[in-house]
Amino acid sequence: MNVTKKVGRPKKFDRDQALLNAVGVFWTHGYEGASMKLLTEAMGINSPSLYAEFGDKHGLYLEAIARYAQDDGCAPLVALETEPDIAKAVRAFFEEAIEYSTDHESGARGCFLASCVATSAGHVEGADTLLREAIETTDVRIAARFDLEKARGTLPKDFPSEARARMLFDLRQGLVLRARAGFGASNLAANIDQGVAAVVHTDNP
Amino acid sequence: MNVTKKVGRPKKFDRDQALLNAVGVFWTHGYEGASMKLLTEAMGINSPSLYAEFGDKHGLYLEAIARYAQDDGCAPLVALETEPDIAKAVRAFFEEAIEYSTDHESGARGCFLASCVATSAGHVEGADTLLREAIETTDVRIAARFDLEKARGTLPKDFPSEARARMLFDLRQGLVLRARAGFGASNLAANIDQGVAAVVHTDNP
DNA sequence: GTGATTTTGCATTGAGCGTTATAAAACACC
DNA sequence: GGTGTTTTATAACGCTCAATGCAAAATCAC
Repeated sequence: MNVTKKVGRPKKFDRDQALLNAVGVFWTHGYEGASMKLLTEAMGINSPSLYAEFGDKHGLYLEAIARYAQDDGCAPLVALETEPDIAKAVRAFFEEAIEYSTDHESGARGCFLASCVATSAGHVEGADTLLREAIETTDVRIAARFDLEKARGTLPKDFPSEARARMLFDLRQGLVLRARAGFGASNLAANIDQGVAAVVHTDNP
Repeated sequence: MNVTKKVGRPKKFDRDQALLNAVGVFWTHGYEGASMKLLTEAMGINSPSLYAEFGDKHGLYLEAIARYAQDDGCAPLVALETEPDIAKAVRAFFEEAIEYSTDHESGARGCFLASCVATSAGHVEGADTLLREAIETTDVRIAARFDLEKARGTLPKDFPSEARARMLFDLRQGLVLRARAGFGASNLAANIDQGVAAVVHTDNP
């Protein structure tokens, strides 16, 4: 409502930027490994401000996941949806995934959501649901791209969109895992050709 | 050398079993999340015994990774190497991966090594190397199976063993991530058919 | 200006962390 | 049965953790 109307001492930090910085810390250190010291230093705010703004560490974590899922993790998805040619689009998806998992601005490697799943799924309340939704949303968005091509006629009518969407997603997980383990972009690039072929191939030659 | 000759008070615990129990704790809670309390309780030993046996938490962690990589993570690999028919072998690999990532005896979900990569790669000294080696070893073992089939003539001579090995590994990562996020075995099974086809298909029909 | 309101910076809280000192306990050997 | 050796169990160590109390600082309404 009244976003400009504010009384009292003004905040010294940008909420969204602070949240993005928190993503970086959780990404590299995991949930338990991300101490308040690391978080407040990276976010550029003091702990009382953090608590006033996000409730507690747990609340900050859930917001960080939601914030990341909102757009950052979607760079490969955007590439997939933007490139007109479907094979090139899938290739762009892989390339983008490699790019951001080996050279993210925050310095973190791999995929934030994948790291969250490993560090918090099962024992950080509320995280599971958020992460499952993010996975399902990704599957759906990829499948939608394939469905679009089927409507255009560039993919056969019996093309298994959902199954191939899952395959594309799963292949990406392998890439981001390798990236997180320290394999470089040039190493990961060796996986692309076969991946593209597997995802978009049609059985009738 | 003298394994039976022992002087002094006998140990109350089985080293290997304690190590396996430690794997379970690290698996579910990550490196930082696995407290000494959780570890000692799960392992059934007191902290001084733990320190005498494994050095410290860090040393225990590295041993846990090595112990797991040694055989446990290889259940799918064994299935792949055992089944004679290559397509069935790849299918068995997937099925085994789903089985142990959704219903492991320790109660943990997903893949321990994948979780380790996410929770410790980059800031737990020595873990990166161990994990990269485990990944490369897996790639090599899978590729060896394909090479064997090429020698047998059941796969064409130009079959890209290394690339398909990486593909199989990567697809598995997607499965174990989904498992960790809470998707059930029946859900994951939907990924198998396309996965098998993608990994063993040959372009000449 | 003055008062009300909100955020900041600093210091601190009790709890839990990883780690270790200490001494009793349980064996083999002579 | 006493001695030497090793592991056990208990308790404690210093430290860092997540989370707060409090007063000064910075804005707005009037």
